[in-house]
Amino acid sequence: MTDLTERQKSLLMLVIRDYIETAQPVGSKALVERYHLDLSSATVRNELSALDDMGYLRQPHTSAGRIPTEDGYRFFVGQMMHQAELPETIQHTITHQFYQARPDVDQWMTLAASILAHQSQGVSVVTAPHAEQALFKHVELISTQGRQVLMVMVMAGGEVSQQILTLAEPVSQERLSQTATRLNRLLGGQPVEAISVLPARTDTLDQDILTLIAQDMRRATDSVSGNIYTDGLTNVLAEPEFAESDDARRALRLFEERSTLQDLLARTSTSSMVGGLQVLIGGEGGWEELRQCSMVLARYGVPGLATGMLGVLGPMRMSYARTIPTVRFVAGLLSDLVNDNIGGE
Amino acid sequence: MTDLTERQKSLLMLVIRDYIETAQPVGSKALVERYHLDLSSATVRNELSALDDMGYLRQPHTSAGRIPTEDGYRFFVGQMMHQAELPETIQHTITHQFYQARPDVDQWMTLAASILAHQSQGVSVVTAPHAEQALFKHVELISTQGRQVLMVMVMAGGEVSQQILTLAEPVSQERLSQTATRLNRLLGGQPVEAISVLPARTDTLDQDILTLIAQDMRRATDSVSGNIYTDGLTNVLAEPEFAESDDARRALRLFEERSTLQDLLARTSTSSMVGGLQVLIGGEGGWEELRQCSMVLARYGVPGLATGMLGVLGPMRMSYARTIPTVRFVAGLLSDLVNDNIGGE
DNA sequence: TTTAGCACTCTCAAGTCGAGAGTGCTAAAT
DNA sequence: ATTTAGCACTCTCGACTTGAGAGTGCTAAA
Repeated sequence: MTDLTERQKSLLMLVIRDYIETAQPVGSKALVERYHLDLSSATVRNELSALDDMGYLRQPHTSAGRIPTEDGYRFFVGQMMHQAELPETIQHTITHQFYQARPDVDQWMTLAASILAHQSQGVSVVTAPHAEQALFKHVELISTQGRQVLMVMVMAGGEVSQQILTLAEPVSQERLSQTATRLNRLLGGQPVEAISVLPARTDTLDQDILTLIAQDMRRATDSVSGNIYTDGLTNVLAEPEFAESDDARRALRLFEERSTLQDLLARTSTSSMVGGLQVLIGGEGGWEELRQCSMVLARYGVPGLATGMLGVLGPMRMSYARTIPTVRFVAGLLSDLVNDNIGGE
Repeated sequence: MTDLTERQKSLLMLVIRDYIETAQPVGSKALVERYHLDLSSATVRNELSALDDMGYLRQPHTSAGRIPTEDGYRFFVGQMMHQAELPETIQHTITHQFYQARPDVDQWMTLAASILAHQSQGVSVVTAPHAEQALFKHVELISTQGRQVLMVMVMAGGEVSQQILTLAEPVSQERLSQTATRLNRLLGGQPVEAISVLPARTDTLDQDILTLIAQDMRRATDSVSGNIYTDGLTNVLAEPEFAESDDARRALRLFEERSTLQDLLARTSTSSMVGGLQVLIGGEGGWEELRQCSMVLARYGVPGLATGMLGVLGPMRMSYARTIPTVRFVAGLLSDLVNDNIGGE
C-alpha cells in the first residue's frame, strides 16, 4: 500500500483521472504530453510497469495503454475522500432548492434523488427516513363512501401510511371519529409489540383497525421499508460501457426492481462506513450484475430516531470527485431536515 | 383506405406482424415461405409494390424488403383495436395481483405501472386518479416536535396531501385538534373558491392553515397534478432501435422527466379517444423526440368524479396486439377500483 | 391474372492491409 | 543508480475490397 513513491502516487492519480475523463487506455507518451511532465515517456513507462505489477493498473491487451484495476480505483477514492468538498456555489444552489420545495417528505426525497442524479450523472437512489422502532402516534379514520374507510396512520418519526379498508357494514363518521380518538388515547407512543397484545375487550371495529395498525407498523419496521426514490436511469445510457454490453443493461434492470434494490441496500447498510460514506467498487457487496459498477452510499438522519440511505450508482469509471462530495453534502442536508422536522419529542 | 383488396389487407397485416416480430425488412420470398402462401413470390411482389405506392409500406433502400410506414401501422392498429381481448388466464392473474395488494392508491398505481410494463415490454406511465374539482373533506393536524406540525388533508375523491409546517411558536396538540375540528366543520365539502373567501374572523393559526389548504387544493386542481408512476424504462433498452441511436435515448430522458411528462399527458388527454383508447403513432402529438415511438393511452376512472391516465410507450414497432388489450383491461380494472373505493357519496 | 426467369442493386460479413500508439528491453548518458 | 534515447515488436482500429445472399422490377409465357 504505502510502498508507493510519491511519484508513483501522483502518476497513478493522473492515469486514473485521465481514464475517468476519456474512457480510453492511457499510455506513457500521452501522459507526458498532456500533463507536461518533466519526465521522459520511458521513465513513465517504467513506473507504470511497476504500478502494473503491484496491481493498481492493467493493460486491456499487450501494447495498449493502462487502465485502472479495482484496487487502483480504491486507492484513488482513498485519496479523494479526505479532500473533496463541494464548491460553495453549488452548495448554495442545492440548499436553496430544498428551501423552496414544498415541505413534505415525499418532495424532499424526490428532490434529493433528482439532485444526486444531475450532479453525479449517475443513477441515484434515496430511501425515506424511518425509525428503527415504529412507535404509534396517531390514527385517523375518514369515511369516504358506504363501507369504505380511509385510514391514515402517523408514526413517531413522521412516517405516514394510508390504507383503504372495507367494513362489513357502513359506519357513520361520528362513530369512526370516536373510535379514532379512543385508539389514539390508548395507543399513543406504543411500539408494535404492545399493540399486538392489547386488551381484547374492545369491540370488533376497534379490533379490526387495531390489526391493520399493527400490520402497518410491522411493515414500517422492516429495515428498508416502503418507498425508494430513484432518478437518472437514463444518465448512464450515454456512457460507453453501457452502450453495448448487456451486463450494464442487466445492472440497470436490477436497479429498477424495487425488491432487489431493497435487498441491496439492506445488505450494504450493515457494512462499515468510512466517514459516514461507503464506496463500493466493482460490485464489492457480492452482487454479480454490478461487477462493472460502483456505488457511493451514505446513511443520513438521526441515529436511533429516524434514518435513511441515499447513494449513486455509476460505471466504475464514474466521476468520484464530483459524486462523493455531493452524496456527502446531500446526506448532511437530509440529516438536518430530519433533525429539524421530524425529530423526537 | 378501403380501396384495398382483401388479399392486400391480409398481406399488409402479415408484413407488419412479421416486421414487429423480427425487426427486419420483410421481402416477398420470405413472406411466401414463412406463411406457406398459395401464391408465388412474384405475385406478392406486385401486391407489395402496390401497397408501397399507396403509402402503407416503404423500402429502407432499393432492393431491400419492405417495412411499414406510419400509415401502415395505423391501418394495423385499426384492425387490431376491435378484436383483441386479453386471454382470460392473464386477466385472472392481473386481477388477483390487485386483490392481494395492500388497499392503497399508491400501491395500486405502482402495481398498474409494473403490470403494464411487464406485459407490454414497454415503458409504462400511470397517473393517480384525481377529481376535476377539488372538494375539501378533512384535515388533520399532528404535532411532531416543537413548532413543527404535520398537516394531512383529504379531499373528496380520496386524494391525500401532506405537508410539514413550521409555526411561529409551539402549539399544544389539544389546540391543534380543536382547530382541525373547527375547520372540518367549517369547510366540509367546499371547493377551493369558497375556501379562499372565508370569513376572516378566524385567528391567525386558523388563517395560516386555511392558506395552506387552499394552496394544496389549487395544486390538486391542475390537470395532471402530483404523482406520476412509471416502470419498465429498461425494457426498451433491449430493442434494436434503442440500442444505437441517440434519438431513442432522448425519448427516454423525456419520459423520465416529470414536468415534460405532465405536459405530454395534458396535451394528449384532450384529443379524441377511440373506444376509450388512444394510440399515438410516431409521436403524432407533435412531440419531436418521440418520432420513433408509439404510445397507447387510456383514461380511466369515473368521469366527473375522479379520473387518471395510463399508457405505454414503446418503439413504433411495439407489440400492439399485446399492449392494446392490456392497457384497456388495466384501465377497466382501475376504473372499477375508483368506483368501488373512492366513489362519491 | 398469375407465374417463371432474368438482370440488376444493395447490404452485410469476412478478409486484407497499413497507420498509429504503445510496450519492453538494452545501452548510453547523467 | 537513475534516467533517457533508440529500436524492434505487438496489437487495435479504420478503410477498403470482395463475394454471397436477399430482394427488386420487368418481361414474356402460362
